Amino acid sequence: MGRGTGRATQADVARLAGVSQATVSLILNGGETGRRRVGEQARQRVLDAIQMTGYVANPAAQRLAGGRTRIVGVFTYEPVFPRDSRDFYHPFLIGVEAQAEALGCDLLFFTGTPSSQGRQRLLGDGSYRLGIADGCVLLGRYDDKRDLADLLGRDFPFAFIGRRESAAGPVPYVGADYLTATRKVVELLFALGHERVGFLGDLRRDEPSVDRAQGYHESVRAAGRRPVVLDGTGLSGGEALDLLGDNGLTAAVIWPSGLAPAIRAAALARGLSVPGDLSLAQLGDAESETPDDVEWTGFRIPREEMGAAAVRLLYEQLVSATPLTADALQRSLPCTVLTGTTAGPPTASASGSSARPPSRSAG
Amino acid sequence: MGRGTGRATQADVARLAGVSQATVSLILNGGETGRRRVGEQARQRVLDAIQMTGYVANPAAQRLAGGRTRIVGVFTYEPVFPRDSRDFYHPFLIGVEAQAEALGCDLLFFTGTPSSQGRQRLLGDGSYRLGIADGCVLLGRYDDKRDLADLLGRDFPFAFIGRRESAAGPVPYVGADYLTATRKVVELLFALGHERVGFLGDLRRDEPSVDRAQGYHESVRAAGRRPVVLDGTGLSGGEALDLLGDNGLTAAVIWPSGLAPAIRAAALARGLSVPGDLSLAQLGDAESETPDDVEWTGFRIPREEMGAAAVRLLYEQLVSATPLTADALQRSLPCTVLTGTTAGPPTASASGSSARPPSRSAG
DNA sequence: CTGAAAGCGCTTACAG
DNA sequence: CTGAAAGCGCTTACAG
Repeated sequence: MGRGTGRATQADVARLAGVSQATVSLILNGGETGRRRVGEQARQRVLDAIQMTGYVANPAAQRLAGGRTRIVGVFTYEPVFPRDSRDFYHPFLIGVEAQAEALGCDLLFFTGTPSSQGRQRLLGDGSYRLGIADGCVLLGRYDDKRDLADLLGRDFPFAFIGRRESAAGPVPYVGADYLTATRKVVELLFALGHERVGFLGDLRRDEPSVDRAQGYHESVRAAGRRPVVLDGTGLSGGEALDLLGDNGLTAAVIWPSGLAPAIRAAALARGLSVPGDLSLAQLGDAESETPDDVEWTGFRIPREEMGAAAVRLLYEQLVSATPLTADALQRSLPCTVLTGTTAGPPTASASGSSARPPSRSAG
Repeated sequence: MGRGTGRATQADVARLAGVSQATVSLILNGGETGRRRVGEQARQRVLDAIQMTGYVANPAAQRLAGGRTRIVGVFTYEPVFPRDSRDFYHPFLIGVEAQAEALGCDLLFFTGTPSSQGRQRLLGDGSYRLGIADGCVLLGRYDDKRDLADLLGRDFPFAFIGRRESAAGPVPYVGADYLTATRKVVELLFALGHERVGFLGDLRRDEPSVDRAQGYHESVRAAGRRPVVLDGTGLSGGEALDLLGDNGLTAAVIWPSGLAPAIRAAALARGLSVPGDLSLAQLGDAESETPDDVEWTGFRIPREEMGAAAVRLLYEQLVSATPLTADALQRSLPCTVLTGTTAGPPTASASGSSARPPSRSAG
């Protein structure tokens, strides 16, 4: 196999149709020009020959010659089809697939890239296979700053799903406006009458965390209150609940969202009511359809729309005659605030120590 | 775009190192030969030059010169990433992805193919795009006999997930041995002491249905009993339950599996017990992790393994010097029998009319 | 042992 | 309006 697989080439088609190979190419992708330049007769003969031979363009050759392949690359740092049911990528990929189909593009997943330590490295040891695609959509919670700089250094269009920053220049991305969404959710809690609204979560430096923290601070400041930021890293639901109680909080926004159900469960287990005694909000809907059938207060991340928009951003870069401005390269989609049922007005009884009933000894 | 991107080429490296371009290529991928053939001095100079220029091989050129693309095509008749949660393809694709990664192959999904009536047509006018890959794995409940014949007619390696038959010749596939699995499940029910075991389901002519029906008949015959085959097409759980009762059945195998939970629910609603009054078995585990938390008697379809085996079958065709025999092209994987909790020995009270208590008037 | 050359299958200027 | 030719960046026979 390999060499001369018997696949028909433009030359084969040309021979059969009695035209030159270049003419076949022209008919296939000359567009308006091709239509004018080639006679209808020859055109028909070529089309017939294509049918007969089952000719399919070789994308490697197309690419090498400077053409487009109509293949959109998709790079994920973890398997696209995870074995466990928690499927982080799926909602984004629904949008990616739909938009690709709308543009008549196929989707190439770079599963073959050698992975190191269970994670794929995008570039690296020269075996980069990206180039066969017209461009690439990237997604994943993890990202390598070196990859980012490498990518920017090359002349290869790409688009991240999720905001990314790099010192090497403006990274093309479609993000979600977590900052505004967080502001609105915190404002909602203040509007319900809470005196203090806490921020409990992982205090990380990645973009999604930073955006939420900033949104929180802005809204607290705007409300003329003092921020209460609590580090929830590694805490169990019960421990997190204690922390909220210790700080006399009647309301808190939780990040990442996965911690929120555990806190709620711990609260219920202690005979507290949510939102009666404690209002909770998630800063973003969890990936899976909430298995706890609770309508969480918080906001919805427009994952499907982000996937579709990333493919569009990629294609705009391809089509644009001039490089896109930083402004055009970086897009944020709005999140939808979810009123939900886990936040409500504070009750009289819900004061500082309410979250920690006296019957329970300090841990 | 694309043209003269300023990326360093082997020619650039060669110039800098004072060797020929071919020598650069040799050093890069000549392996053992290259090591012997090129002097250590030149070798070092080339390596340095690669460092300096940041040279990375152009994959399109590599492929064009080399032949194989190491791209495995994947064709599904419906979206790969469905919007609703019932995800038929996912379990198969876990295996496909894992095997592709193991072989160092990327995965190309043909989303760009024009669809008609919501369903993708494999070939037809858009047949173009298949050839991009080295071969193609196909999956989907639906299949078009014309596509099958077309595919067999071309010199393009492929492999179906799920048994397929065509008058045009042996179709390469990796199926599951539904026949044997069905036999075993029916035998299990007989072994539990049931006098009669019914087959209730869609009586279709597609391969998965035919295999199960045949397995049922074989095991009934082997047990020296009479078959009771009931058409359950379009029935509600209650109606299906009536049908079983009318035929005096204490045990039945259900196909497709989706009907089984409805029958069980109807039985429970009428105060019957499963398996006390009625033993039920599914002929294949449902796609989704059973949302009804019941451990069904029946068998498990090795979906993941099927996906992986299909990719392997594809590559064996590519690698093999001679065409594979029909025997090698068509593979069946065994299913695992699940004892489950929905089948048990018949009770004395469980006789003909038990499934239909007298309190209920005929429908 | 080494370098020069052919060729992979395309696209797109470029001559007739 | 059309065809012949150059060239994309590689790999791998093939001559010296």
